[in-house]
Amino acid sequence: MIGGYLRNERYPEALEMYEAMRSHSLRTDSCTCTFELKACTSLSDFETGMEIIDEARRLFDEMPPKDVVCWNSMIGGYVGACDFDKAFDLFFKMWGCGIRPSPITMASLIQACGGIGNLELGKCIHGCVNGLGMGCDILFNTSLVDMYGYVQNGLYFELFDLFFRLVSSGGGFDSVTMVSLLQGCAQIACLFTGKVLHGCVLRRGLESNLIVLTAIVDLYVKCGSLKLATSVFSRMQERNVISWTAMLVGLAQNGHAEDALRLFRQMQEEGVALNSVTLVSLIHACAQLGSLKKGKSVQAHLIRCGFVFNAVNITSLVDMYAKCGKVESAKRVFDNGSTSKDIVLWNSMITGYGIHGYGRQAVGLYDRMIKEGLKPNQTTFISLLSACSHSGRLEEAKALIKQMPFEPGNAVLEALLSGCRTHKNINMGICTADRLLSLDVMNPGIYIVLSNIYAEGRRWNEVDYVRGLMRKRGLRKTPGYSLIEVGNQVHAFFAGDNSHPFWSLLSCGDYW
DNA sequence: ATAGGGTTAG
Repeated sequence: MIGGYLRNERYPEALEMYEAMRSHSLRTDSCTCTFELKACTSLSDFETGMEIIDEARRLFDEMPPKDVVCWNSMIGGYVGACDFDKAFDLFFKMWGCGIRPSPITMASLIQACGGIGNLELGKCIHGCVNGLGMGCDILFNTSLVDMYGYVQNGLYFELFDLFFRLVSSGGGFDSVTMVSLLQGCAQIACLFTGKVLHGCVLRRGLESNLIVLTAIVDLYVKCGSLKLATSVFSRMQERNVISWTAMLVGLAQNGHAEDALRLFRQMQEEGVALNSVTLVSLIHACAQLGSLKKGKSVQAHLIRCGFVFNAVNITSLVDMYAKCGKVESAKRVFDNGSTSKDIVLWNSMITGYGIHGYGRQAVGLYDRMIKEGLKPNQTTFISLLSACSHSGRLEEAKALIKQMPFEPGNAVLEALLSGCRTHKNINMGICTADRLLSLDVMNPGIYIVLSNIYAEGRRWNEVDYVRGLMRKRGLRKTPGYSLIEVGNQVHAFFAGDNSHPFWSLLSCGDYW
């Protein structure tokens, strides 16, 4: 019964049942306790989880004849609670008792290796498993795939190599293995490997699995191949919020925000309810389009539906209002959620102040943030610096960089550099550009700003020199543009491009 | 009876 509740993710009921069982003085075994542990960890009730695992261990020690399932439950319990040392201790004890481990035992250990990030140990265990003759076990191999996925840091090659060796030696995989692989492939955005994996899905007959297909859509999106993503998505027999959202994000993030909004309407017509992730990507699409109207209408729609806003949603709204030029509205939205200790939310408001040059307010919010015990990160400083450099507080900016608890990254220095340009501080500008070029020699933006700084100081020889460097290194300037909403349309104005029909209106003064 | 999965802001 308890197991049934767990399978249906009804954790509170499972816990209640467990309590009832104990109050009737029924004997609970280590498996029941592990069930309970699972319920606790799923409920993020960490303390109860720890109590229960200790209790599980006590019962486990009292049980005289223990089969492999009991050992696995207990080891798995420890791994689930991130108590990896105890998991390994118990494994050695089990070995000492002469119990032959099963693939599940080994899978739990591999999971533990991923958890502590010890790949070498993982490889050791992989070797043992081959020795035990379980090298082709689907269950075990899935955990391996997971471990290589977990450890990340450029181990994708090993991961795919492992997988393809597995397939060619006749070893199996299932939908869960495949989803892990697709995810790993999406992270490195390797279209070629993606297509091969897609082929494996078809050959394996997994092409009607909703989760696998959603992962494929996301993979093609991350590889920038909207054509393939769309073709998979449009052929899906079954779709849910997550698959719709994956496609929507794909459109929005590849510069097709209008299409994303169109897809959203289609989703509503088909009666699929949106969730908070859908919302964030929608608002993001509106912000990209610079369309305040669409953003506001999405917000209004949600308020009507009684949608509960969380820190992430509020962040996206703050971001959208700020990008559309409405700092006051951004602040109002922010105030509604400012009891949250979410650093990203606070950063978004500081960024909002920054892009509009409200240096004083940005610094004020930063002070308040420190007072409330929040820890600033790189993004915080980037936003602060851009706020300071827009409003002429260069020395303050420089002091901020000095007191940063970490080395300034490219973005921090870029913000300072653009401030130097705005305020014509040639010497600080040259120093900053030098430092930046030593970090990122192929960034055209740095050369552009540096040559502008020289030009403003009328140092033409240096201007020529910098431009020559750019040419020699094959770097080109990327055009800047801004978005303006007029009526129901958003127009893009590129720097140095006066061809847009609205320029004539601008110069006639009809519109503004 | 014991493991594992897909989408989001800066």
